[in-house]
Amino acid sequence: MPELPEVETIRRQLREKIVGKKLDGKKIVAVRRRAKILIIDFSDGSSLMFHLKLTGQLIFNGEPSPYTRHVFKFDDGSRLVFNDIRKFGWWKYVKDSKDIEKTFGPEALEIGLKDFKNILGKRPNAKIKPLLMDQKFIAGIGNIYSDEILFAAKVQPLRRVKTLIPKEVGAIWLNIGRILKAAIKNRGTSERDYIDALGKKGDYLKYLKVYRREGQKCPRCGGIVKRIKIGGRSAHFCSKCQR
DNA sequence: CGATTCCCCTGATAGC
DNA sequence: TGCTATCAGGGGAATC
Repeated sequence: MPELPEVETIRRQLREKIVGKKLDGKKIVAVRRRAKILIIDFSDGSSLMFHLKLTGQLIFNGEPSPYTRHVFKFDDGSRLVFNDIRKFGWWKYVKDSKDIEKTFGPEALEIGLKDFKNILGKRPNAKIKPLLMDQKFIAGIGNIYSDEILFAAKVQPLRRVKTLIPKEVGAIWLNIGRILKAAIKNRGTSERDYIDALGKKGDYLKYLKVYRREGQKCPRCGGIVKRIKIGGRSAHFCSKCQR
């Protein structure tokens, strides 16, 4: 499912393909990302916004399918196909995209350690995994990467923020950057329906250490990867080396 | 306010 | 084999 690395991958690919083209007479000047939202900006200040949620796809020059929700046609005859099997995703045209800014916390790849410590301090009773996925707290991380980040940081997903020692906070912050960047480099994780703007699968699936690996051996310590439910969402972690 | 739970949808999977 | 029940998951709304 598209999280920050997947949406960022689509953004970079789309930017190369559509900046400078026109859509309904409006010139495209930028393709941005905020949290997991992809934003196409027009020269008049208006924007198209997309949220892919679980099964959304944005494919440049893709072929329409039964799951196609909309086809955007550019002035040169090329097109952008928006597919979504489960219909959770959405897109909308807005005169001004500034409104969404306040609904999100700092970008996961932009926050510094000092600021990260600072915002954590405001949520002492929260469980660390749901907090990492809270877009108002920090923007861009979802279920796959929160599991992978906490594994890399050796922190158990149910841990309350106030129990984390400075070393663990530092490790979480460091691995947010490391893992998201590595995932972007591999064009994201195609665990199920995700494909990039060119219709290709991402390559990061093979690097996942715990997500969807319930019952398998921990690649770090040989312990068994467990899966539990936290707030209705599955969380994967090594029962031996994540504390 | 913060923490938690429910719910939208539908293909895949488990269970019988 | 084939049918049915359950599951997954982002995030907004509702609830505690």
